[in-house]
Amino acid sequence: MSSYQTLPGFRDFYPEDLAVRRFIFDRWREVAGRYGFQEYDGPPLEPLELYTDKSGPEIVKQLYAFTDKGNREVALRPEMTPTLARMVGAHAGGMRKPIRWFSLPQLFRYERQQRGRLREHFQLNLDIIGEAGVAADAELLAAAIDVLRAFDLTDQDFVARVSDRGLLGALFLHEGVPESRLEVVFNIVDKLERESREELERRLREEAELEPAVVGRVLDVFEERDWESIRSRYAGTEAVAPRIEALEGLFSRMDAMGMARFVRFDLSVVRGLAYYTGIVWELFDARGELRAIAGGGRYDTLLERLSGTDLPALGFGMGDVVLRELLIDRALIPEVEEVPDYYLVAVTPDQQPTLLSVAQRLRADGNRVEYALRDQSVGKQFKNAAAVGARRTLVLGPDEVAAGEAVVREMSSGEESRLSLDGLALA
RNA sequence: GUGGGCGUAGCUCAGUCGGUUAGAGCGCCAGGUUGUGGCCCUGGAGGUCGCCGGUUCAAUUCCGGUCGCUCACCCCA
Repeated sequence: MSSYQTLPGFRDFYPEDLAVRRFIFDRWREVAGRYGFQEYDGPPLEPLELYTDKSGPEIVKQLYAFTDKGNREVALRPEMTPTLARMVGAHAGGMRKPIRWFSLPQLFRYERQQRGRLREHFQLNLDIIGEAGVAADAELLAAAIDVLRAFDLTDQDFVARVSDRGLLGALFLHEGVPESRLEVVFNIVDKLERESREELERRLREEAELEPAVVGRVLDVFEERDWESIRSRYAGTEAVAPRIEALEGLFSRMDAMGMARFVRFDLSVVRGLAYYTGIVWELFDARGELRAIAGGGRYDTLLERLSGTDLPALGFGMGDVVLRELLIDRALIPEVEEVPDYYLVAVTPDQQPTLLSVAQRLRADGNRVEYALRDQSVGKQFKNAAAVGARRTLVLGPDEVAAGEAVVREMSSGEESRLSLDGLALA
């Protein structure tokens, strides 16, 4: 056992692991491309202020941060959105809107690892910038759903829980929450599933400093929170109606795209990050065994705050760790075929020059070719060929070479035939 | 940062009520097989029993600490 191990929460990718990673990346890129997104990237190391300044206090606590040799406070990027905001902000004037960009950054976070959550992961990020209408929200959510469908996951496997901070905010204001307390109240009701009603009431009273009557009304909002109830209760309320209309627009678009069955309205989805402003959603596995597979939403004010460029924006992130667990759990990761097309066998060392020449010609033609790197018995070479899963062996012995031929053996059937070495490049 | 569980071969795990050279299966290497693979047989390599300390004549075993893994909390990409 080596005395060197990976740092806690970091992963080695052995070939079979990297094959899975590539499988995931390939599909991510494929779906992003189908939706017209262009790939970009930024530096993995950023100035600390990029995260401490504006992202909300939650994210700054667990950064991989240090001082570099130039005495700069830096951090390994924990998320991509600030980098994206900077990049777009710097060139926004010259870019046609809406901007559709995606990225596959490796992100870092200094915290104790647990299931589905390491100190490092790769995350698909899709963002649309410069479009305020709900059509963009529908497009983004559809892309996220199609990403999972590209892995052969179905509505039996996952569901999108959709909410709207705008709606929730309007409801809270309607029920008497002061505007200055909204953010605090969001953070408290985000725990709706995990904390007792008594605890929530206490926090709403003490941390959000709400009147007792308002506390009750805030929690009552969640009593009947299915879409029909919310709509019938508040559609006539002036301050709330526009948000209801927006969500209605999202749902009807999802329906028109044939994705209604993946979408569930759920008012309790708030998202922890402070910068979300509108429709927010999370993708969960249908069995509820894993943490969220993906999450995203609107952050219409972030670009203005980070880059000074006032553009509406929305995006989502999907990590590779939870997705990988889900795919393994559902047996949806295919065996990757990285086997040689040819394994070349030299009967005696005399055939080595011919073998090398043949190998190079086959390789030049795009074939995957291997052969033993030391002199071995024919039996041994065949063992190797079988062990690496070669489709065919090509046997070069004194007789064959003298005749300018080779014996080709199909490893699955054992069928053999002779082949002219001259014609090899055509094989 | 807090709490629970677990650390024996590359992997999955036995085992040791404290006692001499710590085992199995799989995998790996070699041979049986110097012109043909998968099966089979034989042999081999590979372990400071996570690390440090304590108790003891003796610790892989008991105790403490520590590190790591893991699950949950906190928090959330």
